[in-house]
Amino acid sequence: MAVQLRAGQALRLWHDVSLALVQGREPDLSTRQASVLIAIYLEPQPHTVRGLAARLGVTKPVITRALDTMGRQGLVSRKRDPADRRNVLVQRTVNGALFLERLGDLVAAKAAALPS
Amino acid sequence: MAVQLRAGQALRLWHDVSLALVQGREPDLSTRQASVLIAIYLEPQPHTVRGLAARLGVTKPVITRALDTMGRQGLVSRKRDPADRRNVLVQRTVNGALFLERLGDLVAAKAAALPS
DNA sequence: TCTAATCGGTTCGGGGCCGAAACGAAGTGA
DNA sequence: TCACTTCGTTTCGGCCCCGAACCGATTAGA
Repeated sequence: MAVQLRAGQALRLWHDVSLALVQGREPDLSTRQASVLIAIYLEPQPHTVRGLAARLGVTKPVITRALDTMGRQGLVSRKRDPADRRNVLVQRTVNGALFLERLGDLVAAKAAALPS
Repeated sequence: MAVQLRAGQALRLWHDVSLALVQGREPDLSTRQASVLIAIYLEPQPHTVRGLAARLGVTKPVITRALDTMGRQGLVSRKRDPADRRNVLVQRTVNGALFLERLGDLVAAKAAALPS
């Protein structure tokens, strides 16, 4: 069954979650970083820089920089593909999985708390 | 009735909307800007810089800069308070209302399209 | 072998955002 | 009148991000 959400509720939801992210202590991800990170965890492996760039419709440096920043935060890691050493395999981390678990819970909680 | 949304669906929803925003032609707002903008349109008027800063738990320059950027994009406007000329009243615009209407519709549409 | 294609990363100039602190303008109170 | 407070804005040094172009490493193909 599809999730029912009126436009006004949807806007309120987006606001509540954004606000919670801003007020949280962790540095908030940009919209691009969020879409990259979630794609890595929701889509089937393996992920390459080029594949992610194509999938998100952005340029390569965007992915490289996002991986740099999120790698520094321990949310993802990189590994050379042993089969084709030109490729870089983007890998999930425990920290990243926990982070996204919290994000999913946050969105779900804010949705549950919406007024009808 | 509360909106039912499992954590996995919630994450997928956040991803789908973020991705749509990134791929859209309009420059995507930062998380902070989004929370400022939506607050202006969802909370009752009038809005001042200080009030918004306190409400979002951020410093004043954050609001000033967000208003600069979003003002340039025609999403909000500023006006001196004639009663107390120290205050700046943050005002809504037609463009801003349309933008948020599209955002609300987008979130609602992505929610409706979620797999069960 | 040796050129050409493909990979991720880096460089470049330009711009935005960050918080702390200082700023000028405007109102307040004695 | 003259401090003092309260506004929003600006400055500062630092950091991140942008796309286009270029880079070295690696692989594929003739």
